[in-house]
Amino acid sequence: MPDQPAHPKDQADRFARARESQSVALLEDYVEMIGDLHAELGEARVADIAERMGVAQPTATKAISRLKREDLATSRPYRGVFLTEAGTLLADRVRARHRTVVAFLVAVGVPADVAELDAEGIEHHVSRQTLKAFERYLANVDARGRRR
Amino acid sequence: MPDQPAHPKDQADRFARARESQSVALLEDYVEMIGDLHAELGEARVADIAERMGVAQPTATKAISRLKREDLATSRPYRGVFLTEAGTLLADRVRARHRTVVAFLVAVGVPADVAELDAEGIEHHVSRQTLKAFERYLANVDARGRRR
DNA sequence: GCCGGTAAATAGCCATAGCTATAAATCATA
DNA sequence: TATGATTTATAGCTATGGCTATTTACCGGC
Repeated sequence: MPDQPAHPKDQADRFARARESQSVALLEDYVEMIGDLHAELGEARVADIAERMGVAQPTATKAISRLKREDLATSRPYRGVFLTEAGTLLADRVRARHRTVVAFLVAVGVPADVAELDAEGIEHHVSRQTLKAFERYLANVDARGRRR
Repeated sequence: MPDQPAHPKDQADRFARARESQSVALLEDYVEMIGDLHAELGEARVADIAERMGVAQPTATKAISRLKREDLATSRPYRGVFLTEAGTLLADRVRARHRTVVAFLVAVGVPADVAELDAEGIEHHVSRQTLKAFERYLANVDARGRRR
């Protein structure tokens, strides 16, 4: 048994933290998606958001309400959804993190398609510090040409 | 732009998959916790489970109902919670995966305490294939003595 | 300018995961 | 053995995140 006397309180905090990340995850996904749609299509319509997220249209509408409540997005009915400044910042951050996580997984030997799949879930739980470690790792790998 | 024409359907599937993992995550955490408590204390009482999970006691009771429904656990009121065979297998698998994820994160330069925190969320999204990649990585690191 | 079709919003349902407050069951002990 | 303390279960609330069915609003073409 290497570790874990596991002070119950600490462990409880860990779980609480994981639950917390979880609650932010969907917001992040939607915000990133809206950013992508604007980049690709020039606008983000509710129907497109729903399709890409793989949910029914009212589900997307409801999620967008939450984004608005959190000041991440605005929308003009029948005119699409728009990110606020905060939303744009978040989207950029999330997109960058996603790319880093995928690249990192690939760099340590995960097949690209699997990396893409797993990253979708993993990324939301990657802290700033862990992300930094991934970036450092990638920088090293790049410096040495290839894996080695 | 390296990747992502992102066929909407594929992407939708990715999100669906991430949501799915999410729904299994809590079951995994509870099952592992019950296993730990049996190992440490010889029994798993609802109150202890609740404390360690950082939730109120009725929340734990409700989760345990779900475990029973899924044939992962049984319980005799006021006598504790017990894992079924399936539950025990799951617990072992989850515990092993958790250890691997933490060890891997540490090996790529994540501080131990952060690794422990992040692993709690990450582990549930690590597929069999990604786990294999982590194990391979760890085997390599071990073989070469240290990082290098 | 009306009218049909599409897009979005609304209504109303389900399950999960949390909570507090309360009831019931068990245990320990006087 | 009865009683008080502890432990578990239950009731009933909130919010999230799904869904289908329906209504409402908009837009384009005739």
